[in-house]
Amino acid sequence: MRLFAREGYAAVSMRQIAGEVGVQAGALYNYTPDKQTLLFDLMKAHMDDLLTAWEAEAAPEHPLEALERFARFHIRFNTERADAVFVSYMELRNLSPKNFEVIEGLRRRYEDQLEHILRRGVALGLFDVAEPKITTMAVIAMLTGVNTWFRDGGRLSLPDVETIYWDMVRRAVTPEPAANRG
Amino acid sequence: MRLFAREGYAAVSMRQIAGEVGVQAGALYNYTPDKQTLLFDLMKAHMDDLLTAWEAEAAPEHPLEALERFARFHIRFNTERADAVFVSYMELRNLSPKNFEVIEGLRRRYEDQLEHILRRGVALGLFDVAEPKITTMAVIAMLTGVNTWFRDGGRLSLPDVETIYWDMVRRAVTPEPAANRG
DNA sequence: GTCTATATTCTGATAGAC
DNA sequence: GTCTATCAGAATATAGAC
Repeated sequence: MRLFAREGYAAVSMRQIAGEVGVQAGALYNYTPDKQTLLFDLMKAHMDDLLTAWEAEAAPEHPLEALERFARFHIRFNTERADAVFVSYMELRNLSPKNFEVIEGLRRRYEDQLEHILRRGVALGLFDVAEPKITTMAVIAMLTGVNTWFRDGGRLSLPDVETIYWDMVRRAVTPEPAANRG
Repeated sequence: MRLFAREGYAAVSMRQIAGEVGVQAGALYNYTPDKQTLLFDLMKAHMDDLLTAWEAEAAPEHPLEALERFARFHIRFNTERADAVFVSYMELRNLSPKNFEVIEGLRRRYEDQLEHILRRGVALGLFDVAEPKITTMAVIAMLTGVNTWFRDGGRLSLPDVETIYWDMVRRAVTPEPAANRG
């Protein structure tokens, strides 16, 4: 995964992968029928991890609390697996149509978790979101973007960053109170 | 650019590129010294276009109006050049260190445009943004994310989409008025 | 389950005719 | 400025010994 992330699927040879894990190239074919399947297996395992980890979060009932849990979870999970996130987004085009459908389906299932939270919040009058699907995409894109700049040991800790992003997400989806006239 | 976006820089051969433009592979070397330089030139031209186009927008003085202009511009410009945006983000690792610095510098110059708007808004009390640099990254990631799902001819027009995203951006950066006490 | 050796194809780049 | 031909090396994948 690290090699694919840093050099790209097409640019990494089976010899490089073999060298990284300490065998000769031929031995890899005891573990994967071909390079494409190896890529798919890595991506599938990542998406399975993501969904399993979110289920384990046991999000609160209350949509506002659930949304905060989701935002913090997403940032934390994705920054811990930057290589896998990058590969799973960028190498989609190297999957066969059938494998692509599998990964896309898992990604959509994950997005549905957030969309569901937003829709419940709208139903309860807690959120002001006209297009839940679009807001879902917007929030996920924003949160995933942390990966492009966050590095451990910087000025802000990861919990600090989570709080900053959660604040933006909350304000973007909650109703604007009327201006105080008093 | 289209080939690089769809198959990845490493996966595209000079013969493919030649075929696409209707010459033989050898003829390409009359236009570029090598494949790497071709990638760099495409990315550089894209970043130059981006900065030139934003300058041409002549953003309003008022930070709130400038921010709206930026949000709509960014969505419009990037959806019109999805291939270039994808390549310019994803193939950074295939640039030599020197070329990487050039592209990174241009990207930072573009981000500075947004950061400057945010800081002016904060100074005037129009925005509530504790970390302008982080908010810059968050807003750009969110807006660029439109590329992953927007397709012409769908239910929503591009101006519709711009308005939805601008609304989220505005709420994320403007102060929350105190709740109306009646 | 790993090794060495290899078949086959493709790669970026160059040389030189026209 | 484009072509054909080619160099030298690297690619995925397989075969068969151990």
